Amino acid sequence: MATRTDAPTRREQILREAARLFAERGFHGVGVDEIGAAVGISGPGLYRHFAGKDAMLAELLVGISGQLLTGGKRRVAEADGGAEAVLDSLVEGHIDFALDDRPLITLHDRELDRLRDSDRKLVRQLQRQYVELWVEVVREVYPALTEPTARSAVHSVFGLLNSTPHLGRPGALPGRGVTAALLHRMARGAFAAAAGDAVL
Amino acid sequence: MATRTDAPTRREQILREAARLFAERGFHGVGVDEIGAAVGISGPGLYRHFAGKDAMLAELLVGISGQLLTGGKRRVAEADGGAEAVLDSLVEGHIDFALDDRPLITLHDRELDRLRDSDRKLVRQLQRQYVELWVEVVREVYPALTEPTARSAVHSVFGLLNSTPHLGRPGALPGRGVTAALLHRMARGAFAAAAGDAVL
DNA sequence: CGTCCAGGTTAACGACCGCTAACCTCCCTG
DNA sequence: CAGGGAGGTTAGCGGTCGTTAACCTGGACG
Repeated sequence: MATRTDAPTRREQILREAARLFAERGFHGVGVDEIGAAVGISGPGLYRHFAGKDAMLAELLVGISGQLLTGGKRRVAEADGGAEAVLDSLVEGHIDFALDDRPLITLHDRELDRLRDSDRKLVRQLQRQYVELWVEVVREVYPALTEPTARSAVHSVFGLLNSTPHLGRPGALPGRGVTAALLHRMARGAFAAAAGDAVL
Repeated sequence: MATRTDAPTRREQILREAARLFAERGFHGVGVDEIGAAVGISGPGLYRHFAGKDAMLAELLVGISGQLLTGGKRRVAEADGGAEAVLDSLVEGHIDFALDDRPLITLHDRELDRLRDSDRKLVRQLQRQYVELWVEVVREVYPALTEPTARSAVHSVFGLLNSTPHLGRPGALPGRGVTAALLHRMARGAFAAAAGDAVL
């Protein structure tokens, strides 16, 4: 595995800070000067790295959707142990993402409409593929679920897992592992209940 | 029950449209002219009804939080049949809200930071009380849950229930009743799983 | 050693937007 | 029927913000 150990490039640095600021105050709520200040350069200096403010948001959202989809596909391909294990792996991957990249999770479903048409279509397509990936696996585990119901259930579980930004600052949590385990249990419980399994 | 049958006042009309627009494009993304146009008057005419754009957002968010809390308290007081029934009533009430006022649900956790300090504190306090209401009931139903865990679980279930805006346009759903029932099952399943009950 | 480019800087322009000012016009009421 | 307030209108001010222009600078390299 080619884990990157390099120092982050300036571009990456900018993207990280932009994501944080966008998540905190909304796309229209932060100015380019603030983003620049966050990385130690000032305002227009950003234009040496990005075509404009929109381009930063686009790269962030496309990146997120792409990463989620790629990671999901990888887990589906690699997991061994049947559909149950695949679903657990998907849940685990999504939770890792939701816990480690909370600003991105926030942006992901909040600022999509600020994109140019072409970018928005691309992101939507990636998101849709990711959802379909889950729907297939979920229906394999719970054959009782119709496709529309499974899709609704998947969206709802995403809502559950993406609630991490509301769980208080990272320090206030009972500990990352504990939180991850809780979210995992709840997600599986929600799916099981969606399929009508007894929950008591 | 004093159901209101009056025609909506202009103020209410403005608030409804403002909520829809804020949810669609974000607080900073819509101008006062657009809000005016949505109710058939133009731009500055709004200032006969509100002190400013901020005041509209404040009234919306305070209103939402207040309604949720009031409705929750009422359900806790009125429900008969023990803690299980109370929890079911809370879930039902929240789902009604999430399905009927989707723009407000969106605003509720998206634009809080755009408020003046005093308003934000008020909204946060109302939200906290609402959460605590749920936490108490949940811990009554599932005594195995510690308080922090119960609180995390409640936030996560809110995320699940508030996912309704992502479920596609109101027409594309399998039908309101079916969707409500699905969300209800999933919420209860998630709580049960949080408490460690067997989900299979 | 000269030169060139990557990556900064500050100044400033143009557009937009929230809000106020000034004015108009019904309609209700004494 | 006079008058006044509720609820509109348009014009325009002032500030903010994204973006561009013009300029500077240090280091890589032929």
